[in-house]
Amino acid sequence: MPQLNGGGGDDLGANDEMISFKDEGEQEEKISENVSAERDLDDVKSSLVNESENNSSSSDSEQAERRPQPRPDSESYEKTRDYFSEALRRQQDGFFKSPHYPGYPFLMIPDLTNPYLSNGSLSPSARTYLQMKWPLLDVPGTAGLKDSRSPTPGHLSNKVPVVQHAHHVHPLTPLITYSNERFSPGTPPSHLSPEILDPKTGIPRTPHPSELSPYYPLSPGAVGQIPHPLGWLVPQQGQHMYSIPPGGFRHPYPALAMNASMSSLVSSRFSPHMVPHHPHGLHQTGIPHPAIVSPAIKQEPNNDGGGGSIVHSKSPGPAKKEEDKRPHIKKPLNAFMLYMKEMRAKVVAECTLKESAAINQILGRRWHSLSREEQAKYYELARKERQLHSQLYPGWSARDNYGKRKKRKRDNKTDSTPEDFSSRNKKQCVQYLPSEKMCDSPASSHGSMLDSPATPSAALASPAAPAATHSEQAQPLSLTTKPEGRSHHHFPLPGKPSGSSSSSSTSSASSQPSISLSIGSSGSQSAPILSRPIPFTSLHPSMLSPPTSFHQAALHSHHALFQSQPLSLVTKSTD
DNA sequence: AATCCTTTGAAGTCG
DNA sequence: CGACTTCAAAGGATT
Repeated sequence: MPQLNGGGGDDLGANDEMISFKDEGEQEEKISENVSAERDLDDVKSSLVNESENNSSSSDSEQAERRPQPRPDSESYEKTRDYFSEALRRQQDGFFKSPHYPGYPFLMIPDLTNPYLSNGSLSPSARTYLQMKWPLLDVPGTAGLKDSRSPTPGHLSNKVPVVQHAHHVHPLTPLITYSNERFSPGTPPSHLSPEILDPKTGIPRTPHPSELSPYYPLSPGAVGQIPHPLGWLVPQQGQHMYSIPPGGFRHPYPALAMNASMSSLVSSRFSPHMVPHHPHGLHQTGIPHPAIVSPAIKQEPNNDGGGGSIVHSKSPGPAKKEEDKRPHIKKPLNAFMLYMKEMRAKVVAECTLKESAAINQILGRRWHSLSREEQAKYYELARKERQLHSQLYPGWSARDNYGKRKKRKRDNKTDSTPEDFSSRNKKQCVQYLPSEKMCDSPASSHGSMLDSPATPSAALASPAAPAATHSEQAQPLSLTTKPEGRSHHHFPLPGKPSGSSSSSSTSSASSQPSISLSIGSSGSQSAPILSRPIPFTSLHPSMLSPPTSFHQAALHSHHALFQSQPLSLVTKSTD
């Protein structure tokens, strides 16, 4: 893979906050839409504002963020506590009990402590270590490094109290997308050491780092110890993207293998040599993937899990019944999801908002404000996840999960008649967030898109822009292109490995609903509109604080942009 | 207890 | 091929 660059970090220089070029309309859209709502909210906010008096956020948003609020709001505090407690719990449960990482002695480092410096950066030694450890990690490596320094995500963690669990949970952990929670273990690996039990299931899990590629990092325990390249990405929630399979891994380091071949593999779903087919449906490697969730979608419970329950849907197997039992293999997370995971804690801490819907709105905006490089990282990461996922579950298809959730989702148009629709909820008008004023501050507020044009260069320039570079990929970076409202700009790192060119990328973009400028049209779905207003109480004062100089500048640009692009209301209207 | 809500992106389905 | 639908995470709010 392209190394992102090795730069140590600087590439990132661009933080989202700094460079945002992205999309245009995010703010605007919301703003325009929100305006009215905002006012109301403002009132609320103002009142709320009092809550936090302290935040004088200093200068940069970063700093502001960084500064952990001396005293976190009670809420955040609680949250933090939760995280910690959770981490603790896990530890106690044995997550970390014994590292059996045969191959990875370092994993055992008790303190993992700390590869990450207090500020979140990776210690040099750690870095080295990492590299040695995970040679495979490509991008990430860099990313990891960089992140450590980069103002962005990585530190965020530090900033937010919530985030830091240094020893409890490694930040990387989160990378593992498939949360263990839902993961239902198949059969407990007899060969594994019993010591580790899944907190929830009580089933023994193995911490073996094994297969998980960087993206699917190691077991929780392991994770904790090893800095993931994407460490910065990691949310601290303690979730793992792909948790470790309860079952053991037979292959010690499949992951590595994967990685090695990854580039090539990518194209080819899997190399035969890699995995022996498992009759049971276990992952070929025999490893239950974290993505695997117990049959009951949300309930994961089966402890017993039935051994072997893990079956690929496609597996010719036995009967459909099995389907029921079949573990639910989750979809790999996409770039945005990864981003959300990483950033959610931060946003929560900043805003104190608790509602995910609101937070997600913010995150969505921030996402748009990310620089291409940054987004590229996530796309890349997501791409890898998909690859890994496909390798792990060759037969799996997204279709397998269809219908498992009962969601009716927005029907808007589809079936629901207008009436329904209205009934449902979308009361329009109220948004969760007034505007970026609050939380999403940094990036979004400003600049998002501002520079998009400029950025390109940046991308090129910055090492980080791996994608770009290597990209042949086509990174469509052309943000500029981003037409209409949403930036689709996906420069998608094409999921398709094979075609690195990613032609697909483009296509994908297309898939997105194009934005319709249409104004409000959308009632139906304009995303921004939420049915339930969220009180801003949660806003953190800091968010409200005025932009720093830097920000101002950004604003400036934003301004310009604004003019040029007059509100594009970008609603994702589906229609 | 289950579902909604919200976000983006990927992948599936359907015409 | 395009439009549309599902699901992925998350967690408070709602039913």
